[in-house]
Amino acid sequence: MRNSKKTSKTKFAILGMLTIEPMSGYQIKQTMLTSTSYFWAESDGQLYPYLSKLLEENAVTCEIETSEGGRQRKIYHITERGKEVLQDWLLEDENKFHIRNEFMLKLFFGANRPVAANIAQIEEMIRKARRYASLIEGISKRIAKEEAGSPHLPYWLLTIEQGKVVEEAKIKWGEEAIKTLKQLEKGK
Amino acid sequence: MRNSKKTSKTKFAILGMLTIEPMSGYQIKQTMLTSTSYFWAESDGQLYPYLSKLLEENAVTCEIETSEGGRQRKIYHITERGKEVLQDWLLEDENKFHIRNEFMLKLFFGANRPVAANIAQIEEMIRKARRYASLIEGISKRIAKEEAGSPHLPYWLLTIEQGKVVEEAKIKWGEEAIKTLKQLEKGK
DNA sequence: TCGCACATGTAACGCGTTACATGATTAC
DNA sequence: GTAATCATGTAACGCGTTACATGTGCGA
Repeated sequence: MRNSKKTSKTKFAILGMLTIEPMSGYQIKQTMLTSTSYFWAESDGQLYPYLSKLLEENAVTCEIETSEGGRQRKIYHITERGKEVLQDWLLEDENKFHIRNEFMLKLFFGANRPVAANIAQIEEMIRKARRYASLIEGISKRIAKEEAGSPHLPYWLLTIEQGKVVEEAKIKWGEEAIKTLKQLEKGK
Repeated sequence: MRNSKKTSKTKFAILGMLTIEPMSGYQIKQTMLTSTSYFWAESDGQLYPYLSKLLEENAVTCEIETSEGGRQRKIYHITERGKEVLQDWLLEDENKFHIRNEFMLKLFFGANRPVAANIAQIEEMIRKARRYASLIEGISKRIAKEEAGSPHLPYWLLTIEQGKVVEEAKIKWGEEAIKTLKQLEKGK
């Protein structure tokens, strides 16, 4: 029996977002972009089809909202059934973690390229880490204000802190690595 | 024109491994398991078909080796053409990084589960990080001995160091996070 | 003789990205 | 008027995991 165990996490990501408040697909996207993008993102091609699936499964309900301008959007609400589905996943101990870090793989094969290329890519990695760190900083400030008193707040602060310390560790490592490689370059 | 830009990194991972020394598919698997598994792994279902593809593309050559016992295995060697393909990738600046961390996503939605469940999953994350850290420690000791003088060594040490500092940062964060959550639990 | 490690593959199938597609409103 | 943002989808297609499949050699 071919019993594929790999299941999409997109459903749970959507359902979780809807526990914050009822949202449209577009709002979910924006929330992810401004809140979870340093550890989770969804593409349009996943988001909208899975919203439809969740609707079929009665895990969400849909309400069409018309703004003053006349623009329409579909606001999704999580149902009791949806909350159960989310719970089941949240209580599962298994957290599969993708371990494909292209930057690290290239560095592992670094002997096959010039030292300068290795340094350049570490510098690029540092730049990215700094961008993430400042994104995280921004999120931190925003939610500390906006979400005071929210039951989500302590957990959001924890994810923010994790992002921060991990990015900082990468930056610190990167700076040391560059020094090491510059020594190596000189030594030749 | 539907021009899918997503390309598999499996080829490059294989070619890179073959710059260390000629290896069989099984050996590549073992090497990954004992050297890169904290940032890169390949499944059988990817490895063997891609070895065949690389052979067709003349990026590798294949030599059948027969041991004393009579057991056979296919030893693959990287060709000049293969080295070029690898180089092209190594010199590319783009490093796509998968940002889907299920543990973090669950924690972000932590308000939807008991505090104890959040603590338990952080503890599990710490256990995993410790396992990785000790795997990395083992790799570190092994290669410091075995690979002295190898041009790969400085780069391998750098990847090891990165793994170490990132795992340590996660552990430290996790321990603090548990303290915070225990306070939260008491406060209720 | 029995199980484990060695060794190499294939098939199914869902996942997830990218590009395609369309249209409305708002701000400059 | 025109660009950006809001807003919602679909289609193609390759990727990658899991399970299936098979066989050898060695040590306990």
